[in-house]
Amino acid sequence: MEEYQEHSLGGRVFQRIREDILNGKYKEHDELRENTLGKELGVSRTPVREALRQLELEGLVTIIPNRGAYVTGITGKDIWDIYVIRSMLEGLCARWAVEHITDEQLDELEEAILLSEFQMKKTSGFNAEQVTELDGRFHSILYDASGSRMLSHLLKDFHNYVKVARKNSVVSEERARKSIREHRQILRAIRDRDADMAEQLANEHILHVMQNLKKQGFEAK
Amino acid sequence: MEEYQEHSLGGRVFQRIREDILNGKYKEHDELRENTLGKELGVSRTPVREALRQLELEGLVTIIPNRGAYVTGITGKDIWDIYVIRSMLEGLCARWAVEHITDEQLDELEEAILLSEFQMKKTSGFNAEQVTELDGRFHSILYDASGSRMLSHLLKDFHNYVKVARKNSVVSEERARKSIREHRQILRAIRDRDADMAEQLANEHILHVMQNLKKQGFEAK
DNA sequence: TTTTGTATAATTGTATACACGAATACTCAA
DNA sequence: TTGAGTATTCGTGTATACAATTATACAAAA
Repeated sequence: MEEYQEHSLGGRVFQRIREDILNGKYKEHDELRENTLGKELGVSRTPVREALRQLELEGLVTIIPNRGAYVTGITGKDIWDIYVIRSMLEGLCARWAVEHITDEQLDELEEAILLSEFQMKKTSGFNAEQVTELDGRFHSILYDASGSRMLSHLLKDFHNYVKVARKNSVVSEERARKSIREHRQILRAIRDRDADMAEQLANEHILHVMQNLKKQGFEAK
Repeated sequence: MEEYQEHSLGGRVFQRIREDILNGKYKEHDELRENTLGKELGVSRTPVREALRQLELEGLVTIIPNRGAYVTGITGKDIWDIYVIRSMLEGLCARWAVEHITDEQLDELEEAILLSEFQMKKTSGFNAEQVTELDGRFHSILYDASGSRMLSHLLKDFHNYVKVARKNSVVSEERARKSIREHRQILRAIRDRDADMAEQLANEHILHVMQNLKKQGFEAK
């Protein structure tokens, strides 16, 4: 899936429109005309069409035959729902990781945490972007470690979806520290092969992220 | 999403190839050439391309740029994993339905159950296809009743995914009866606004489906 | 025999052309 | 002015044409 996106034009158009929807450039019920989009991006209708069809599958666009494509939009409630779903599935993921994780992946998780902790220790102040990237890496490794193609695929999709909400939420130093501590606890539980604990911790980890979002005034309605 | 699939050619090609992959006509690592597929289906490359790009997003096809599209395939483990995930999310769905369901949807659920029960009472033997369709309808209504676009979308996708596994599994009369009883219990819990009970019952309902699959020799490895 | 280079064929990627359907604007009668 | 009916316009749906890339076949050199 990733392969195709990288070099091909159609793939880039897809990602671009997707970003523009998630960022709010195109708002709900906006009509997405193939010609217009193509001219804006300097490509023909063909790759645009492919992108729109894919976006429909993702639920970001609604296509009415012979009529047009319209932005479905993504509400605060949608994002909130995804977090709830994610909290359950991240728990499941951690549980499965206990059984399937490799030594190499354990090392990778350790490394991600160490790098995060290093960032937070910097006296010059931590690099928020870097910390966010490392957070993403930690979770991504965990997804792969679940040994389930389906679950991994799903969680990565979600992660992409809420990327924008995350970008908008300021990473408070306090939350960042707590988050890393929680990562470490999860890793510990997985090392100890304690499935129940791993599940519970991963579950709560997402719930804490949600609490933080709410504290920052995120609208879940 | 459904709208587009119904009338357009590209949508039908998408569903057709999807079916063929899930049914095993195209096996893992098979190359899907746009021209060949187009000729087989009597259409040009354009709708085939759109379909392949969509299938990639679903994880059924892997596209390597400038090389081709290959069937990713779906293993027994994939299906099993989906059932596990589904069991959690169906629980969540039932929980949310308790809060969001409308009177009309309650009636629709009741109707689906009544029709199922009617099928099972027929002395001439029940129509398995009909019962399966009604089962699907029951769940679909419940998905909508969750009030969550995201969850509903997700569960419908899953339902499609495992459709084939279900088709292959014989619907034993015993299991069918139990299944309908479980549906009725779920509906009862939702009517009673008992979220915990609804969640637990919906959860277990899927677990029972899984047990039945296993009993029929389904390979989850 | 193996390897490497090159020409050729096959396949994908993108753009364009044409067909079809839907929406809009217009005409003309009441 | 209003309304029905028709013409025109606009956008999508599909097919085809062309460009770019990759795979294949074959020949020449090591």
